[in-house]
Amino acid sequence: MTETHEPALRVRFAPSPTGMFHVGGARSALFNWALAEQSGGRFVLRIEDTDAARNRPEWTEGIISALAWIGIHGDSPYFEGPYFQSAYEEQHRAAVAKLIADGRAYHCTCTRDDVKARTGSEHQGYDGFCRDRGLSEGAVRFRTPDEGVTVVDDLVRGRVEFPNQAMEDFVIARSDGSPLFVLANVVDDMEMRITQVVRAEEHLSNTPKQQLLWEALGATPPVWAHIPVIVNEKRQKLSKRRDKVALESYRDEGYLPEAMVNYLMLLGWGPGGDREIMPWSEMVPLFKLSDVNPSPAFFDVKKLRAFNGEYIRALSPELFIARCEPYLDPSWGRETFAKVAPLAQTRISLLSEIRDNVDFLFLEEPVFDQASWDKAMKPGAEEILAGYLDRLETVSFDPESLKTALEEVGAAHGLKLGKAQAPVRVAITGRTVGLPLFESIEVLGRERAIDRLRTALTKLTATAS
RNA sequence: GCCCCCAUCGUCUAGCGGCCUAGGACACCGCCCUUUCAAGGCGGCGGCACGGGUUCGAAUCCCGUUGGGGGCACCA
Repeated sequence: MTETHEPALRVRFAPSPTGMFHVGGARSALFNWALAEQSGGRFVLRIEDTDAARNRPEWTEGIISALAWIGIHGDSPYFEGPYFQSAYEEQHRAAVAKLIADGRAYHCTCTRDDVKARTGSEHQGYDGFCRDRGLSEGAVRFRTPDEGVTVVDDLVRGRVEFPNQAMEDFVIARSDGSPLFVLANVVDDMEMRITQVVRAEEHLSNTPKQQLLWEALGATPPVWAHIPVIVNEKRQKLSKRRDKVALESYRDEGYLPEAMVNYLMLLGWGPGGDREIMPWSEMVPLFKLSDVNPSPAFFDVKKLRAFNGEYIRALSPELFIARCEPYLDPSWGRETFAKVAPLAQTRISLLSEIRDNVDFLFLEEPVFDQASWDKAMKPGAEEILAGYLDRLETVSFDPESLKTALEEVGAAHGLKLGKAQAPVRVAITGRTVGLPLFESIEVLGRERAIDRLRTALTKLTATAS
């Protein structure tokens, strides 16, 4: 993979630490990561921390740990960084100075209102008023071409043309001299020798400006690729405000990183053929930017969850138990848990759901769900409970015998097992659905099982009278 | 208002001019299995936005319409 004389591929992921790490960012990072890994290139992490007002150090931590969670971390030979944009301010300022010196940029003292007053329109861009005034203070604007088009070659979208006429002389540095994103981003990418910029479509409109900047700075622009945005059910770009986008929250709920990675890769891309569940290692060599679907993709939590269920079921029993650990109460007996874990494994699609499945084994009293109680404790339930309670004293304590005993009790009252088990289940577990009943009773133990039936019976007679 | 992007089942996608009577997955609905619920098996519902071209032939190419979306800061 290194026989060519092409410079090694260098991609980057450049989040700004202004909040929880976004699933959209995770998808972008993954696409970049796949590219670096498949080509033996580098994935450069750059934290764009130049907006002091909105940045917080813990967000940077969050980004790094979230990336590590989905498999992107500094231990890999493909990883480089993190770099911090704030450390490059000198280069940014130098670039601005060079552009001014070369006549490609100029100072401007116009305010928003000045421009509006002159053009008489809200929507008109900057009119170039200061272009040739030779000012030496104020914001710095980049001189854009007045005619022609700027062509952006995009790996996902093909050739995209932007009429230069619609591009105003945009600001690259504030009046106080501090550089703006559009400039800093370009300078950093040049500095870090980035060869391909793969980012979300929302940046496409900025691209002609950046490309002009690359050229004005005497460098060859990178290969661009703008991947589709991820949208909510209303088909709007996922937003931190209204949508649940924090990768951390998914992690905490018990999504496996493998499932998340798999699902995220399928947003805007597919390995082709009829397979969707596919490990990262198999996806990497298959990934191609030219195969990326250019239209926005809906973040479907239901499908994510289904994937998570698949990955949970694929876990070995030992691994499953290990993954459940964070969701178990420290006081719960791990030996007991290990006995029922395999029974729970096919029943949950989120690791956090493990609690409700097994808590009855560890609590003094099961958590009674009122709806379940009402549903199961109908007329006749009392007889079943009493009858089974009786048998529990002497029955051999294994699932088969426990089952036979209940079948017999049920038969005596004209009920099939399916019906007869309901009140017993609620008495034992507090809920109408759950793990296989007789295995549960076995693990619970004779004494506690008897106890629970008695309690339920008491409760039942109390409410009945 | 201006610029740009996008358009295959509800959703994510396969398809890259004939293999398409459009395939898979999630969701939904049946049936089977069954101690509940899952899991699993089988089956069903459901789509090329519309209109023009190009072509012997179009989901695939071109144009337009409509409909979505993104961007237009001395934010990143």
